[in-house]
Amino acid sequence: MARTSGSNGERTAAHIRDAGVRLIHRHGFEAMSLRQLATEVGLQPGSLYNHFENKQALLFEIVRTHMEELLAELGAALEGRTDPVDRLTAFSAFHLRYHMTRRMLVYIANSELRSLEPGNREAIVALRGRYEATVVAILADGVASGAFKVADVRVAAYAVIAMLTGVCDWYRPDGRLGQEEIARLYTDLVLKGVTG
Amino acid sequence: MARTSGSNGERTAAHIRDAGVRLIHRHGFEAMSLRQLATEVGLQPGSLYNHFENKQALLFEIVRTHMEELLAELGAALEGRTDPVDRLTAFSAFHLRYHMTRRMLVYIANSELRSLEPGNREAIVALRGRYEATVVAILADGVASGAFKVADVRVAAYAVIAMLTGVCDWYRPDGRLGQEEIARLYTDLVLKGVTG
DNA sequence: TGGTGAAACAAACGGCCGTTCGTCCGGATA
DNA sequence: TATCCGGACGAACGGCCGTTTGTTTCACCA
Repeated sequence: MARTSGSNGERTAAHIRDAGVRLIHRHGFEAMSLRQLATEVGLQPGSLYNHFENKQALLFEIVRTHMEELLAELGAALEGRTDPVDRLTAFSAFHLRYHMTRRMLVYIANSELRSLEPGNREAIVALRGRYEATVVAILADGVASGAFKVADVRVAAYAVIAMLTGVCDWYRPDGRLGQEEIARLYTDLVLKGVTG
Repeated sequence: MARTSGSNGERTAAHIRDAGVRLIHRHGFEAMSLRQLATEVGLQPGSLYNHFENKQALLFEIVRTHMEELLAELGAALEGRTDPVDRLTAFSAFHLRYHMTRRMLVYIANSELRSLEPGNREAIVALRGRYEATVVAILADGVASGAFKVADVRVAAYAVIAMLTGVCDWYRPDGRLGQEEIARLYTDLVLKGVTG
């Protein structure tokens, strides 16, 4: 046999990324084998190389795409808002929604920095720095305007991000609380924590 | 050659655990090889089996010991305190101190639940449940006494724990802020967030 | 309708994996 | 001083690893 009837490069590449996310989340990147991945997608191991250069490039592509979408959607969520309280509320709602719907991706991006080659890791860390800087800026604006009162803006930003990201650890789509209710609860905690 | 001069079971076992923590943190449990571990400790691969039953038992032993020490030290930190604000402050200070000094262990315990066999995983999840329940109880007491005001005690507990645990992601012993200062900053955020 | 290139296959490369086993040394006990 | 056994060695087991290669097929466009 050779090329399968009905095969399609775009679609296969998407299947590979999706299955890759599942397997990396389950086993860790280094422990995920390309043979598992190929089986999951329904290919021979060698055929994967029609869709990426090597295993490292697959990880980088997954994490980079995630970070760029995260940043783009954050920009959209904040667009047109200028009041710090409004912006922080919008950030909180966006961050929670994104993290509740893409838990595996978020987990990988946070835990597999260690498996990226130095150059790739630096690129991702830079993107993450832009995300964090946005939150720092919101808090700094609020402090300047008197809306917020925090002793250390950077620590507060890390604290807020970590608190919200923690939703990934326990949220289940069929759980006790819905996404909107969770967003309300967390956002209340955030605002109370940073309001003077 | 055979038994090395000056060898000592207790000491070797401790070296194995320490090196194991480093390697699991660096590569993930499944991706850590016992050959790497043996090299790190200065043994042949087969000799490791004088100190654990198998790879899985090594992971379980590391995580279980960590969780039991965490619970024991939490108990000590809260001992004799009854006021909810006092207890939450003590919890925050303890949690931060513990997590700043044992970052790799904490990371492993949080990320390698996936690599534990079902029975072992359940045992660890139960220990973690006791830790979380302690925080829930502190918050519930505070709500009952009027000291705290949170809409959902469980969500608030998860939020507080995640926020504080996040210190592992950025704290460096030689960084801008010392442990006491960080503890003060985080504890302020926590108390402001849950105080009515 | 013929040609071209994307996308698949099968097989193989050297190398590492967790674990078991038979052996032997050397420090503590009797 | 004799003996026991904890703790090490080294070799081996079957099996999986990431990647490369040569070949083949099918979808699409001129």
